[in-house]
Order: sequence, then structure tokens, then C-alpha cells
Amino acid sequence: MKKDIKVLLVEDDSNLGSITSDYLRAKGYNCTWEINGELGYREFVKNQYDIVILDVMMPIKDGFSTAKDIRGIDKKVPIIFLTAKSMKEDTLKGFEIGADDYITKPFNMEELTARISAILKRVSSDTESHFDDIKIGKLTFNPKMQILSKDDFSVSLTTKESDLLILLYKNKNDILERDHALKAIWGDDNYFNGRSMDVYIAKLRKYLKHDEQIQIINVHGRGFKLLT
Amino acid sequence: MKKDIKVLLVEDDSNLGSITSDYLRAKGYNCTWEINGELGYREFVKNQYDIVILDVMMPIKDGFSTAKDIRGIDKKVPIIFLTAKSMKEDTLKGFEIGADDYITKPFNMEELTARISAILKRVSSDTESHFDDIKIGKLTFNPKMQILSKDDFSVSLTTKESDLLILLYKNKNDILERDHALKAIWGDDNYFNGRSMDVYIAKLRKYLKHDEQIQIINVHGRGFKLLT
DNA sequence: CAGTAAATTTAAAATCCTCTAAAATATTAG
DNA sequence: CTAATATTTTAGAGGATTTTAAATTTACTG
Repeated sequence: MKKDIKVLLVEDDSNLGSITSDYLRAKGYNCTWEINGELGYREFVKNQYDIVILDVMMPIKDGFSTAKDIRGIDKKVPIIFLTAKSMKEDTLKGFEIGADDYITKPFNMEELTARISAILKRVSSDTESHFDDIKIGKLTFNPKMQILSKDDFSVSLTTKESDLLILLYKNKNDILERDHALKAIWGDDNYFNGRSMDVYIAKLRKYLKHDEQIQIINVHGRGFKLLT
Repeated sequence: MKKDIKVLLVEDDSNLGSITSDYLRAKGYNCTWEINGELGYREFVKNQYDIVILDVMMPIKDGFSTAKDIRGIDKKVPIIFLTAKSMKEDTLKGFEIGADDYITKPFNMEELTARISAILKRVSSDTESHFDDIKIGKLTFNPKMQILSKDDFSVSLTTKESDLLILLYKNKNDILERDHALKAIWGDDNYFNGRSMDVYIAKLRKYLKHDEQIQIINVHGRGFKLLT
């Protein structure tokens, strides 16, 4: 069976969304379809995706804005935009955000899958695809079971602990901005959520002491870095 | 495995950028691709690169302007320009900034890698490639952990201290201009940031007293020099 | 050499971070 | 449904980092 590749499709047109996600599933992709940018972003935060396909024109939250939020917590995940027409400026705007490709509607399904595989082939070299198990130094984290373990010990993390660890991991050796993490996990970056996050950072630091090489350092006024 | 050589590619054409970065990665280079000059400069500031490849014609910020900014904080890093056509004047302008080579589009990939290795071979004699650990006299600095150490002592530097030390090191025995350092670390070279920087210079001087050979001298009205 | 600009330091202020503990809330088991 | 347990949030004291202030010293200019 084909390796499990998770595709997040965000498309407001239910007809197109349905057809496209069906097609991708038939082609062996593990495709999740969300109908607006807000839901798409939340879904992206909750799970690990290998690639995101965003419609540009959407109510509630457009594709570019969604892409910007996704880039805030994941600088590497490939993003493909679906644009209604060949609109130079908007296309450009998409690329500035860090689009990996764009497709003009209407497109045929073969074209889409061709682009997806082309991009995945390109990035697979430097981006390990999502594993069930995440390696953090000598530690292993299973995001599904939310269990952090080593040869000797093993802890079961709570949902928030797990979410934060995954987000840090996705940005490992790079800064995870406070506001992005707060928006992604707490939904709002107000003062109290910030204090709450600090408590979770402290908790994670305690867990990560089992590998003294690993640490979470603070970047004053900006966020945190998971050093591996 | 090939020694880890970090290449920064700045190219707005996503097709060419994608292909080129793929090719370089396939050839064993650690290649990062940015899609405009602004992002390219920021990326360069954040990390240490062995070589930079700049497209000349780019929206937002062109290659020459980007090169000028990069030269402001690093006078040695090799820069290769990609020019759309064989344009005499522009080429010349590039060399004045301190281009090490230029390539006319379209180029074939073999040509590019050949030039890269030629340049790296040429400069490798006086430029040690980026190490995880930086040697400053008898002191050692680990930029990742932000720890400055000697046989006996060890201090953990703050982010700003670390950033400034790295910038001074990149320009060691050469002047680090005030405004360049301020733009690179503080993002803006206003009066107050300047005072702030002075405070950090004082702090670094205190740390560096552990090796009396090392000093940071001031070049009146211009900036500082780290003497090793 | 006098006047001005720039650099140096120390100290204080402002902001941000850390971690423990307790309170509030949600979840689960009986 | 209720009690026990787990998770998350709130509170707060204490630290760390960065910025601002200001007094003093050093360097440049005419």
C-alpha cells in the first residue's frame, strides 16, 4: 500500500471539494477536506499534514490569510494555491507567503496529482515525512498516544503538553513565536493564555530533562526554540 | 558524506528556484531557497552560509541591493549573481559590490555546481567553513546553545548578546558597521537601539576578558572590530 | 584648544519569563 | 449522579533580559 500521505484540502465550493477529495482518496492519499480557512487552519494545527491545498477565494478567511497563519507555525509544509483565474498579482502574493505551487481553476485531477507528487518528491529529501513516532534526541514521542519515552522511562502527556511539544518539534532549532503558538493551541494570544503556555513550557522542560542534550530555550520577547 | 556546505539561493522564479535547489541538494549541498531579497537577507542574518546565489532581477528587493546588505555584515561570503541576459553594465555593478562570479540565464546545472566548487576551493583557504563551534582565541562559542566557554569557565549568553557576538565574529579583525549591526539585530538603527547596542558591547567585553588577547575596539563613528 | 559628537559604564526601569502552588474546570469510575 | 482524578487556568513571587537614562570619558573638528 502507498505510504500514508496526509493532504489537507481547503475549498469552500462543496462540489469541487467533494470531487477533489474523493479523487485524491481514490489515488491513495489520506485527504481531509475543510470548507473554510478558519476550519482548515484549526485542522492543520491539530494534525500533521504533508501538504496543504488552499483555495484562494474563500469566505470567512481567504487562502492567503490561511497560508500566512499556517506558515506561522510551520515554515516548511508545501502549500498549493487554487486560483480562480490567472491573476498575476494575487499569484505573486501567494508566492511571497511561500507557496510551492499554484493551479488555475478549472484544473483537471491528473494535473493536481502530478503537482502534488512533484512537490512531495522535491521536499522529501530535507523534510522527513510525518512519522507516527517523533525522535527528539534520545527520546521518542508518539503523537497519537501522546506518550514520551526513552529506554527506561515513559510518560503520558496531556493534550496541551502534546500539542505544544509537536509545535516546538515542527519548528525545532528555529523559533516558535509566542503568538503563533498561542493562536494555534489556545486560539487566542491574550495575557492569561500566555501565562498558561509558560506553565506548559516548564512542564515540558521537566520531561525533556531525561535527555540533557535537548532543551527549550527562550528568545526574549519572541518565543521559544527546541534545540535538538 | 560530503562536508556540510550551506548554500543560500535567492530566486523569485519558483520553477527555477525549485529545480535549482533540488539539484544542489541532490549534489549534497545543504541548500536553502528564499523567494525574495528581503527574506534572503533575513535568512542570511539568522544563519551562517558558505555561499550565496542571488538572482539580480527580483521584486521587493533586487539582487544587488540584497548583496549590498549582505556585504554590510559579511565582507567575505562568496556571492554569485544570476543575470537574466548578458548585461554588461549590470554585471559590472555586481562586481563592484563584490560579486565572486556571475552566471547568465539560462544556465545548466553542471555549470552552476562547477562555479560553486571553484569558488569554494578558491576561498576555502582563508575562510573556515561554518562550524557548530566558533573559536575566539582561547574561548569557544556554541551559537546554538549560546554558550561561551573556556577550560575553566562557561557563561550562557542571551539572544542579543549571542547575535552580536556572532556578527562581530563574522567580521573579525574587520569593521562591523554600527548601522549594519543595528539593522541586522534590532531591525532599525535609531538612537535608542544604538545606546542599547553599546550596552551589549560592554557586556561582551566583560565576557571576553577571559582571554586578554581578545578585544572589541571601537572605530569612531563607524562601528566595532573584534580583534582575535 | 574649545566645542561638539560619540562612546563607555553603571544603574534603574520596564518588560518578559519561570516555576510552584492553588483554584477552577473537565473527565472518569463507581 | 457523585466522588475521585486529571487537566487546565489563575495567581504570584522571584529572576532574567532588554531598554532607557545619565554621568563621565574619549575622540574628532575647525
